[in-house]
Formats: sequence, structure tokens, C-alpha cells
Amino acid sequence: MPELPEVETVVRDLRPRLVGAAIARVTTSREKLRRPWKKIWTSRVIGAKFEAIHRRGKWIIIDLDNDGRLLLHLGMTGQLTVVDAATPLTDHLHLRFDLNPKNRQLRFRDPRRFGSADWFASESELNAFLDDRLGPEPFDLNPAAFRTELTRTNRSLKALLLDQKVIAGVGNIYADETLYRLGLHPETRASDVPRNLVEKLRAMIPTVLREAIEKRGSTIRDYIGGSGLEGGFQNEFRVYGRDGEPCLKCKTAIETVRVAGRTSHFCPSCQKRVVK
DNA sequence: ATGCAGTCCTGTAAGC
DNA sequence: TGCTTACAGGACTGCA
Repeated sequence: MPELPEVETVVRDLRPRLVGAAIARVTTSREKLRRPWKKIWTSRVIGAKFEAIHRRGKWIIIDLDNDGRLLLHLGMTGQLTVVDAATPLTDHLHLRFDLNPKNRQLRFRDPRRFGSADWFASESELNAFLDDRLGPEPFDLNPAAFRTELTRTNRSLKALLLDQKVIAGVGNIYADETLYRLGLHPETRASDVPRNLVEKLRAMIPTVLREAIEKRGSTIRDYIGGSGLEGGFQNEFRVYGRDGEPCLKCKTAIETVRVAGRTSHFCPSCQKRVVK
């Protein structure tokens, strides 16, 4: 669920609450996330201090001061928060880290369990895992490389934007919002995008994501930031979730179509399918 | 090699 | 009211 802006918000919220604190205890309740939390990992992290926290694509990386790395993914419904240790426990709480000395806890809750929590012994092991799955950050897209990526494939634009190896961090909401702003139909073949729009598309992706980060991401249902606050960008959606409602530019009713296995929202009038 | 469909899981909302 | 079905921010696997 959470896409790049939501994950970035969580990381920013957690940073001041985590860095400098040490892990006193690890509690797993239902060790059935996408991958199970291994018991040996607990002994590796006890006593270590949180040194830094950052984001890569939709992944959250926590550097520990003993070179270990925690890697978390929120999946569709994951919530990662730091709360007072006395805060009542909730359902679907899979991982708890008791922090020292602040009497607080880092909690990972995930009802749908599509999320994951992994431990790596070093930065290089972590990077091997991530580099296998992720392409460039949307803020570092190289114009020429992006153009090549589009030209050399038959895939739909929507499928391309959702491909984490092409751009790390974009998900269903921000793919739809980006395409709407450029008047591009989600089913357009990437290689059919008019030349003058390729660079505009490359630039629009980070623009939309930055705006969303400004608003602390989007809360549709479950998403909350690292401090428990909801996002605000859902109030800024121009097409996502607006099916049946009038297009903000031309009043035509917004429609949905299934592309690359995901529901895609678009204006049938402003976003004509380009076919070369 | 490439791209799609199906799968993992639970909660919620819509439909009958 | 209650049961059934469809769908949801993602990633991965297997198959064509």
C-alpha cells in the first residue's frame, strides 16, 4: 500500500525517535510476515544502537552500529511506529523492539501480512538484495536512460511505471496521478509515447512524488506515518479513486480499466490512448 | 528474455 | 440481517 511518499514520511518520522536508541528486546507475535523473522536475528540485534534510517524505493533501511542492517517493507497494510511502551497492544502486531533508554517501542503492525522484516549482516549483503530488485530512485532518473527504457519495450506505460526495476518507489496511486497530469492513457505502449512527452514524463514522476511527500503521503485506509499521523495527499488526488466523478479539466466522468493487473483511473477524454 | 496471471493474507464494502 | 463476492497502497513465482 504505502508507496514512496508514505515510506519517506515514515522514515522521516522515525529518524528523530530512533537514532541513538538501543534495542533492548525483540518480541515476535505471529511470525508470519512474507518471510519469517529468524530467531538468530534477535540475538544479532540485541544491544545494537540505531545509527541511521533511510529509504530506498519502498524499502525502509535501518543501520545498526554493529554493521547489521534491518530492512522493512510495509507491503499493502504495514504500519511502523514508535510508541510509548505502555501503549496498549493491538491486533496484527508482528514485531516489537523495546528501546533503551527511552521506554518506548518500535512496532510493526501489518494486518494483511504482505510486508516483510529482514536482517542483514552488512551493508554489502543488504545492497546485493536491493540491487537485485530496484532500479534508480525517481529523483535520479537519467533522461537518456529513461528514454531508452521506454523505447525498448512493448509494455504499457502503467506496467512500466509500476516496475520497481525501472523506477523504484512508484505504485498504483502515483502512477495514475502522473499519467493523468500528462494526458497519457495507462494502456499506451511505452514505445509509443510521443518524443516530446518522454522528458515531461521523466520530470513529472518526481514532481508528483515530492508534492505527496509534502502532504505526508496518502491515507486511503490503513496508512499512518511513523508518529501515527495520517497522510493528507488523498485530498489532492486528481484521478485516483475518482471513478464516476467529473474530470477536473473537462468534466468527463473518470473511468477505470485494468492494466498490468491493477485498477487504473483515467479520463477517457483527456487521456487518449496513443497508438503510433 | 518478456510480460501476464495467479498467489500470498485480512478487512471492508457492495450486492443480493 | 446475513451470506457471498470483489477488491484493496505490493512483490514474487510460474507459465506461455
